[in-house]
Amino acid sequence: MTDSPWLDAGQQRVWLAWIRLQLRMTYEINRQLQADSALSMADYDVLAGLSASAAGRLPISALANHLGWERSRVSHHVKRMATRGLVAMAAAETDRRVTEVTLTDHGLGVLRSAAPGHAALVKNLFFGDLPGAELPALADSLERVYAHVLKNGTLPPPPG
Amino acid sequence: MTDSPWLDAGQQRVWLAWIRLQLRMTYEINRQLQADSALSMADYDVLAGLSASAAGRLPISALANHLGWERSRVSHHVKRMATRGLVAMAAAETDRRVTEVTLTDHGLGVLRSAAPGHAALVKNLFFGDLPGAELPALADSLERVYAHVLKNGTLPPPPG
DNA sequence: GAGCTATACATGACATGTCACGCAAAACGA
DNA sequence: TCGTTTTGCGTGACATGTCATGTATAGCTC
Repeated sequence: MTDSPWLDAGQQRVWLAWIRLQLRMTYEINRQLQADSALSMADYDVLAGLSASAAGRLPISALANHLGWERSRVSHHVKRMATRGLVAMAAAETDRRVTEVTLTDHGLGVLRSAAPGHAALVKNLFFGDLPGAELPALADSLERVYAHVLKNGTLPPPPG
Repeated sequence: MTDSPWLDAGQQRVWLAWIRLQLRMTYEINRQLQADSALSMADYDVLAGLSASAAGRLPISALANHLGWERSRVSHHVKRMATRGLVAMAAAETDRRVTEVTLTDHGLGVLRSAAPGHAALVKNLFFGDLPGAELPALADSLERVYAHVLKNGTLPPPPG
């Protein structure tokens, strides 16, 4: 039995591919969003997160949890987005400690105009050469790993 | 070519799992490296990149290309690492424009002490619940996507 | 209801990443 | 050989992310 911390050959192959792909995809997505919609990936994630919520409005903590960010990061970032008119911030009625972040009409408009290009990039760049037959197995593996990370990681799990 | 830019159901499932997993893994790795070795993931990548090269020494451009970073980012980052004694910088003999980054003994020592913990985290967190039988298919898919991204992306491909 | 603790954020200092620009060495062309 | 272009980096200004800490509100205990 090997208590060795090192990865075996099969794991190394997966890990190397994972790291490389992750780096490239992040770069390409950021680049495209910036060029086409003047949004960073972080901006997009916030807008998408808010639009996915019932009222287009979420407390900072809920948003942080949903995105897997630290709260102070959300706080800073959302504040900057507010100066650009993409979101608005207001104290909640029921609990005065809570700051609710709201998607503005402008923010929603920007998101709607950015979404098709973003989706197209993902579809072409990530899925462009991936046979549909491989999708279920890939999703299974990724979901399995994700579940394990949630269970054993240090960050609190998201709502779902 | 499909007309709609939107992802189909199978693609959406993969993409959601991908995004979530990527966020969590980045967070956990950064956290562990910081706590155990006072290194950021970026620091670790630079050290690992240098140690993988023949002489533990690379020009900034080569390092940038290898890591998939922009050159100025490497320039800034390496400069900071130099003040911590992890690497050293010097003009190349043959081409005076080129700055070569060298792994110092201290840097190598830090890398060697950090590597087992890092590998263990990856092994436990990412591969802990992933059956060995799924590895080849997963690697195949990731490598396939990676190759397609390299071919169709905007960033120049790495040496290999 | 008077403290005590916990929660939800905001903030400032600082580390890091990006972008536009500039410089100097090398390569090239007339 | 002299001027032009290309290449490889460094730099400053600024955007972004993290950490430690501060503040106000809510909940809890007696």
